[in-house]
Amino acid sequence: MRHLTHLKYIDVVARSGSIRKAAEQLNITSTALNRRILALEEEVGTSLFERLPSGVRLNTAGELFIQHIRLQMTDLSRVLSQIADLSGVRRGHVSLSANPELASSFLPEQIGIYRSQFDAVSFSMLVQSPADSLASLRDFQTDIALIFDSVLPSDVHIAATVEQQVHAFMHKTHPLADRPALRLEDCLAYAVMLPEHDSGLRALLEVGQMQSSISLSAALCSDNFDLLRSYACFEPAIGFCLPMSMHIKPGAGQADDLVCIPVASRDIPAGLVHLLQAKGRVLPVAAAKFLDQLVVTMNGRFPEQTR
Amino acid sequence: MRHLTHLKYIDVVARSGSIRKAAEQLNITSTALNRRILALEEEVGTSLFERLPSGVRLNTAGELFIQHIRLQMTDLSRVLSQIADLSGVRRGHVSLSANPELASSFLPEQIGIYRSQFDAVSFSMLVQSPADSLASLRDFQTDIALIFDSVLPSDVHIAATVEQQVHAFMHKTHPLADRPALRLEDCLAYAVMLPEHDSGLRALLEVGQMQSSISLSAALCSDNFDLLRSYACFEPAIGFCLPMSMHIKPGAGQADDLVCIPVASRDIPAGLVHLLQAKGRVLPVAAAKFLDQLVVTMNGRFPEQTR
DNA sequence: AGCGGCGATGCAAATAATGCATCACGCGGT
DNA sequence: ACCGCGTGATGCATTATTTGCATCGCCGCT
Repeated sequence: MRHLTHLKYIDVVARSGSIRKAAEQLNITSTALNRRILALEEEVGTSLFERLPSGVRLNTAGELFIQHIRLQMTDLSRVLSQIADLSGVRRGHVSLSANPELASSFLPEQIGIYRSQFDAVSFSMLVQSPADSLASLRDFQTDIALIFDSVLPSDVHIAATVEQQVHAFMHKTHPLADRPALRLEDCLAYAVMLPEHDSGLRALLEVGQMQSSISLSAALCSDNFDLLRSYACFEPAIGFCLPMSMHIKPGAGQADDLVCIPVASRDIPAGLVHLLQAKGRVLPVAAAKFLDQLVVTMNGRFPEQTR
Repeated sequence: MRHLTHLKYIDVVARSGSIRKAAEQLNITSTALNRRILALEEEVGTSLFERLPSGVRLNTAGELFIQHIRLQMTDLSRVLSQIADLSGVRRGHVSLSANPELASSFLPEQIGIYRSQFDAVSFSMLVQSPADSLASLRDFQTDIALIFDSVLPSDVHIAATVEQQVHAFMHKTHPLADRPALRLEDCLAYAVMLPEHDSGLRALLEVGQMQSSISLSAALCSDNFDLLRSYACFEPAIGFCLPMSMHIKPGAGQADDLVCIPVASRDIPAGLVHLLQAKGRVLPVAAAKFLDQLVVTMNGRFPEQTR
């Protein structure tokens, strides 16, 4: 789209914080971009950026305006998607964001199922912290977010929520591997693997250890969930996860060699996984249909935990 | 706004149903306009208009797209309004629509009050039928609508509703002028003035006459409420109105010579006046503030009738 | 059959956007 | 205190793009 392109330019400038950097990124000269900004500011009647020695930054009016631009862009893509849908082809793009804990298994599986039906639909996924996920929803970078255990602001719409009891995972040769359930104390006899402090799962575990005055000291600590999962094959260590991030049909690789055992809920409270979209936003057909699939799957797969 | 202008062109074409007519209206040649449309259709990838021998008409994709355009335009004006509001000046434009019964007194008074405070805000008012009012809200031609006694669709937001008992009005020299209240039968002894059949008030009166098996035959029938009001000075005839369309501080002219007496509610049911805006739409600051004033005034002036 | 209105299109003129070179300014290192 | 380096702004020539005129083909109406 032509006129949308012009607005996109402004968006890139706002994000990169520099006209020259943005120009390079957009494969045009800084002159043209600068002229565009000046012209736009003239039209609006106010400056939209404040000029700093190191570049530019949005002022209040600019913040208001960039929000409008982003809304326009996403609304246009929604409309184009709907129009494409009129002619029968189901095409489009779905942009997701999720916590690291949730990104590895559930969403890939779901994307696969969806794309087996509509292969003209493409996906992109940002793996980021809950706060960043919410920000991405807010400025329309992503259509749908799946986040774990975070305080939710009022400007998001909750499409579904499932309760997830924390599980311990370990290699199938582990002494505890055949237990039907575990207490937190049981795990302490072995090396423990923990996610980083900014993780929602870590927060939940810390609540658990405070309640039971048990101290969890990590033998291995990482912000990468897959690394922890791999390490379980090399030492009889215990890690923690959510059903959603493990309980999938056995696919390829090491997932088969791991077992996943629920930890007593009186030791560690259950966490909530929320499926979110920006409030008041109408999603493109592809995204709406994928969201619908997620809601149905989540409510179907974890029915007793549905709120 | 430059890029908005281009979209505005499309809107005008859609409304006028002809490229040439639209071009004339926009003071450009039909060639340029035609080219714009073709270019846009190319960008979208589908035709947006169907070409008829008599002109053009939106197809389904076009309907989808024009809705997007209108949303964009109104959202932009909202943003510009908010930006102007940042610098302290309260400027902007408020677009209203109302039934003929409601347009003559209440809204002009309220506009006057508002403009005495913020004279940089301009107003426009469409006087039209409830159905047209709703359509105007829907395609973003108006910000706020005040309509009487109509079935409301679900795509509007009700900002306020007041119950309005039907009143009879007559010249102050009329034999019935000093009664505190009237029965419908009382009115029959005199010439009766009625609005046209498509009016909400007329519908209410017809409910009344069915219930009491009284036949109201109009001595004077008009779609112009002011005409009926004027005529009351020339014959001891009785007309019907709502408190909202009469009970204002005596201004200029003939309103002072008229009296307004409630008709028993067992004869004529009360009607509902709804203050509406398009659902899901964020109003420009000026309109939002005016709407707020209307809500407060309506709830304050007709408190016992508020639902 | 003829007329008038409609949208589409080729071609030239007008208009607007772009790129290059350059300026002025503020920051950070020497 | 200085100079180098980055930033955004601006004058001018070049290049794209848009616009307008004249014209075509089409359809409905008289």
